Amino acid sequence: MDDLVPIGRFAASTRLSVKALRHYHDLGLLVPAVVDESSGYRYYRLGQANRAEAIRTLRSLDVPLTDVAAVLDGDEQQVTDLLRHHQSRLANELARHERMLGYVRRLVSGEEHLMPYTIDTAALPAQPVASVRRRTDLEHVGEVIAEAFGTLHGAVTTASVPIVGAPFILYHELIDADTEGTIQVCVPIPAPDVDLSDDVEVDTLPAATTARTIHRGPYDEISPAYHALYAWVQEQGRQPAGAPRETYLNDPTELTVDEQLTQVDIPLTAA
Amino acid sequence: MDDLVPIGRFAASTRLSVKALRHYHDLGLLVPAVVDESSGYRYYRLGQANRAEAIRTLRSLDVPLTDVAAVLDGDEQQVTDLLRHHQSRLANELARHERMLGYVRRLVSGEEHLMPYTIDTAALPAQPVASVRRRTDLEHVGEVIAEAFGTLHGAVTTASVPIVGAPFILYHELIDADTEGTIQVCVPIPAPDVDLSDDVEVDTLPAATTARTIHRGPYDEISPAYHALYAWVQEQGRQPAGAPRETYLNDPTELTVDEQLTQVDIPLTAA
DNA sequence: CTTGACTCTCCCCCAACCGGAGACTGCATC
DNA sequence: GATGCAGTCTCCGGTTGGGGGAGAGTCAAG
Repeated sequence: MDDLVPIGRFAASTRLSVKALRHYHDLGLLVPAVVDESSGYRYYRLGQANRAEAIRTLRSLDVPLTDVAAVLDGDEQQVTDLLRHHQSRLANELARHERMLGYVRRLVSGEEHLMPYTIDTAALPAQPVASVRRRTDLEHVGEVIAEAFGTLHGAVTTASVPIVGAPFILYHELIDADTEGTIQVCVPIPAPDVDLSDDVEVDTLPAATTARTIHRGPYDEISPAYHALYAWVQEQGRQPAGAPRETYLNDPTELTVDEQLTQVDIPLTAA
Repeated sequence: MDDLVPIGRFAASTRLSVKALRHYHDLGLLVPAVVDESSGYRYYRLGQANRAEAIRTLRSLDVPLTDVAAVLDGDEQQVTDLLRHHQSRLANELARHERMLGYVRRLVSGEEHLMPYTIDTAALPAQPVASVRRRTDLEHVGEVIAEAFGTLHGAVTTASVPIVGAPFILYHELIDADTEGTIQVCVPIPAPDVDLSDDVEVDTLPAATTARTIHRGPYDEISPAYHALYAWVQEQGRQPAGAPRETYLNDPTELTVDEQLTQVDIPLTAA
């Protein structure tokens, strides 16, 4: 039963590098069956090859070593969870990747000059709205918006209040990958004299002058619109005053992403 | 035109971290429009946000910074190439990932015990074969085998030589992700008295005793079979003698991967 | 003028190893 | 039994793309 092999042979048979095996030994992830006291030579048993194989496979899928350890020494449930989680992560990345590629290509090829943002000022009248507030981060913003629109739509139709304009969202804080922010999903209504559910606010947004542009294309690619707006505001020597507003001019579920129109308004202080 | 913002504001508007911006400055990838001589403060122009945006997007797709630089400063052609290459890389990884997941699950859940490899010795008679040799690495082994089988099949049918057994492959060297090795693709023929094209060898493999097992399932998961075989050989106190042989007992194109049968033989020295 | 927020540089740290230096070991051969 | 050489050891440093934090300097508002 002394089927012991030195590290080089073991490395060859498992297709791991000698360096990697030593690393796994240091981490306690794959400990040689025997370590010669005097020489320090590592000797592995052939039966350890399966564990090594599992490590190699998981690593080839970019599973971090700490997760590898958890999978190898954890219970079934943990294994399934980790693998499922990892799978969905990779699938999401691929999807995101595909969405982004066209964007990147246009960005770098300077094609955004073909779609220069035309920026105007707009005078928004005071507007009664029904709205709900939500906190979310970038990852869940889509779901949250969908849910909020649902809630809002339900509340106003239940109360027989007509919707008198395109819905929009106020972004009270910057929403980032891992920083939550507050958004306020709004629909215009005729007058602020209705009572809706607790979750739904009714108030009147004050009149404002805004800098406005319209972004055509997938929502993921909206950043340049904001940059253009802020640059313009700066150039004009004016100041942003309040939360930017995005108005969805058409229904994203009915169109290809290339045709989506998003109007962005940034309120300004008086000139 | 002095739309200069300090690093923190620029970071917020581009959703990059201050650390990352400083890093990109160090690398020359995104140099601030103005650096105050005395204080060292970095000031960015709002117009630089688009470049920053492009960097952030590419990085979110795991494009290395060197490639990012090439994309941003390279020509159209280079951009397209890089992006296409990157896309195919990610797509490949996802495909590989999906193939591997089930394997990993079985490996770690110990289910390989449900499929213990039954190992026997086999006495192979001397066998005339027609064969072609190819060098390849792991990445291209599938294509290479397909091509080799095609060549071989064409040669023997042209020469009206019957194929009298299942085709097999001798693995003369270990094939790894980046180390090429020689494989010899063989079909059994009745007698070594035929002349085929230059590319095709005809000879007689000597009789041999082998350790044999059969692997059922996707070819990607064959490693444990080898480990089991080598462990068995070791246990029996015998020695491998020559290139392992894989025989494909059924046609992979006609079956689901779960039903594929691969017979593995390792030649042994005389007992 | 003070205070607090911002920014600077510098240094160390992370994963998951790879490469190489210099020393030692194991095994085969002469 | 000496020699050669391939294999192995430890240790150090580097990689990529930053993050964390120290300690010092700077900016702008009240």
